[in-house]
Amino acid sequence: MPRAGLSPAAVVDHALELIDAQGPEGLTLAAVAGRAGVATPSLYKHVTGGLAELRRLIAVRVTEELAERLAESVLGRSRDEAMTALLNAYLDYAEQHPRRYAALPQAPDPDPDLTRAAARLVGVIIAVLNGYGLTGEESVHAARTVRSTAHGFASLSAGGAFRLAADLTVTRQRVIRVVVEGLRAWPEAG
Amino acid sequence: MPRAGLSPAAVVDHALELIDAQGPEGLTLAAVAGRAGVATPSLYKHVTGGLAELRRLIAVRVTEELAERLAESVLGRSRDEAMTALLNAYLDYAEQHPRRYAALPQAPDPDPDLTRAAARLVGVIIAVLNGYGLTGEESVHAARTVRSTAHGFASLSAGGAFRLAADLTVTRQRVIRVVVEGLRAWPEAG
DNA sequence: CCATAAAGCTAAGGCTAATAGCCTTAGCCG
DNA sequence: CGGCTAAGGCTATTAGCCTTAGCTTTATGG
Repeated sequence: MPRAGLSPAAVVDHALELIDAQGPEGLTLAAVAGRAGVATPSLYKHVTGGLAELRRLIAVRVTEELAERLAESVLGRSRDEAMTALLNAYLDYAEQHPRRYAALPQAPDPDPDLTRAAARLVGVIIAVLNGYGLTGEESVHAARTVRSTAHGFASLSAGGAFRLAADLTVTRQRVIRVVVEGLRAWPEAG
Repeated sequence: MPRAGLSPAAVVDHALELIDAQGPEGLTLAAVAGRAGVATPSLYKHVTGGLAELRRLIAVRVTEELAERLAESVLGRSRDEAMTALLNAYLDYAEQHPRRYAALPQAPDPDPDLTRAAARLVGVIIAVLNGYGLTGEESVHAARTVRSTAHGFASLSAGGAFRLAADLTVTRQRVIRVVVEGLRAWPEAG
């Protein structure tokens, strides 16, 4: 039994490959172990909490990846340009990794790591909103609006909920337009 | 072994009670059978396809319930008033039945019944959009925008993703405002 | 060179879904 | 009224999964 050189991060890597290939339903410890070339119980040496913790780690990883994409997208931009880039980055990520995006739990239980990753993501959005003159509570409402729209479109399109023939890229432009116009016309923005 | 008076619909009823009480994760045939006062395999007499079909039936039922709420909400209203009522009805449903809403599968596999229920829901939205002068492909883009925003806000708030203290009812007003303003200013609307 | 901690393994228990085959109930028809 | 049939129960069984327990091997540092 040679060592497999595993680590918590490596286990998550294998799990993400599995999710990309088979969707979140296909995520089992048995399958991850198979990919890692290890017996199922051996995974517990790296992921103490078993399947529940693995899912948690996956959520953290995906959220971090997404936050990183968003942060990169707004570099050197502001206001409409930044918001457009941010929304495109968000939707690009979901489009390029639909199953990974779908692996984000709908109702994650509280977790410091996930909270931290989500806070970074929200921080990027808030920073853009500051450029619209939005601060304090009002910026929180605006950030929720941005997240709602982005997540809704990402989730529905990744799930194949848009069945009609109309071009999705056009829909994306319309959605982005609505959000950007909404921010320009925000009650307390300028 | 007295008869339990089950039917596919009754099994779905029990399943929905279970989901309301424990969330979608708690949905198992064993638990449903327990509630119905029946042994697990007996459920297959009413739901031939087992757990997979039960989930499908639940998705259809919830989508129908939601579509019904939306249809009622817009009766006798048009344009901004109708769209505001529709969005409020959508978000009310998700707020009153968060686990039921979360039970909607992220990536449902194609199914005639679900397609029909979803088509009715979309039909209600399209009808409201017609009042804005939106028709054809453009109304499809607008309907997707409405669904994205509603689903995103419903999904995130039901999942507890909005952790900051800001009042959710205010966020809801802001979101509705953005959508309504977006429709008023739609490229081809009036 | 050996001690020890980390990382692997097998074995076993418990839960679930699903299938197969049998029995009982309810209702209908002669 | 008797009995047939179909529907709706049941138990038993299989297969797959997660998880824990306890043993064994590997790698490493003194």
